[in-house]
Amino acid sequence: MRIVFMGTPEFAVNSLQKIINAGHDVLLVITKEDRPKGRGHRLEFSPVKYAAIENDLNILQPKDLSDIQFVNTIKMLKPDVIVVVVYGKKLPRQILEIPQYGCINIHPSLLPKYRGASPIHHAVLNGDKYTGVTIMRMDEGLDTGDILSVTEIGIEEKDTTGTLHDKLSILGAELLVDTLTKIQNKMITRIKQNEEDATYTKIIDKTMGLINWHKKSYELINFIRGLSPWPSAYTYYKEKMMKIWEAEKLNETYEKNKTGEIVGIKDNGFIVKTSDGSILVTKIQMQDSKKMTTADYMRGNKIDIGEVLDISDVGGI
RNA sequence: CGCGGGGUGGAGCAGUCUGGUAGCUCGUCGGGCUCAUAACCCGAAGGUCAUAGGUUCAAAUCCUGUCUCCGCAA
Repeated sequence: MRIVFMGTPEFAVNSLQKIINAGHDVLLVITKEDRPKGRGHRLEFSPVKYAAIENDLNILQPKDLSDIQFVNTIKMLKPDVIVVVVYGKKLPRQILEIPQYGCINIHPSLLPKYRGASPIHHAVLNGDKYTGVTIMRMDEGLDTGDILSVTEIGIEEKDTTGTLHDKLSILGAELLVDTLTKIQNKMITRIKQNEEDATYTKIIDKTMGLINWHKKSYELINFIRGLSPWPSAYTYYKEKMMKIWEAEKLNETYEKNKTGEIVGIKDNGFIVKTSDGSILVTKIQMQDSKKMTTADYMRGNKIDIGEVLDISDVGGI
């Protein structure tokens, strides 16, 4: 089929690659504008742009999707379908109406659950046991289009948003190719979303990563894995930022200590009191340093029992 | 040129300000103790101190360039 692909981050790269490998004709790749990022504010291409360059595809990075010239460009390409995978901008009606099979979108959740910006994060933050990817026919709403196909996947205890993201990226790409074939053979049925079951997720930002130790152990564990690898859960140890990458729930309770206090040390980490028990922190990253197991960290640095983490949190107690 | 912190035996760090041939906590290997052990004791191997150049009698340490890793910010 004749396809226009729209996508920006790493998540979308698998989909683009699979479409190409499946033999579809990718007429054009649309990705967001290059922006200064990283240290030194160097101009950086999006992952999708790199993939497009590697495959020698045409690239367009429009600022305004409603721009008449851009819309006409797309019209002239006569795409059968436009595939949108985490592009980053809302598509105007003029674009939605161009392809004969419409615009289809991969959304990494089981719609109508977790519509919006951070479906993967929220599946992990909420400690869900399973999630999936949904492919829908886009309409003008936010993730409200008719469902074309769905795949489920279990969430393992060890999964983080990062690992789940990677799995869903691959799963989504496979489902996409499969769905495109069905569209081509007109074997697709459109299913309306049940509005009553819809939930929305907001965009995650860095400030949300500050750990509130007055939560329950399992909530903290989900918080830590849900924000890994971005934006990451962090606290403060002796006024220095400490990111916490991995932790596990313990059964011990410490009645006499403060919540957020380091109450003990084991070979593979240190123990922090929570509102209903304690957790063992096994992988951390100190400000200005790299990620390492707590055991490694403790070989060259001291962790003092009795220190209370997160000085800035006054609530609770 | 957005701000800042690093690169020292396999891992994590100290030593750099106040130049004088490298140290700590582990790991590895060998031996000992023990019913036994991730515990304890003894011993050993392993480092061009990221890299290039400069200053000096002498540079991990001072100066300059380069590469590279990381936190913030965006």
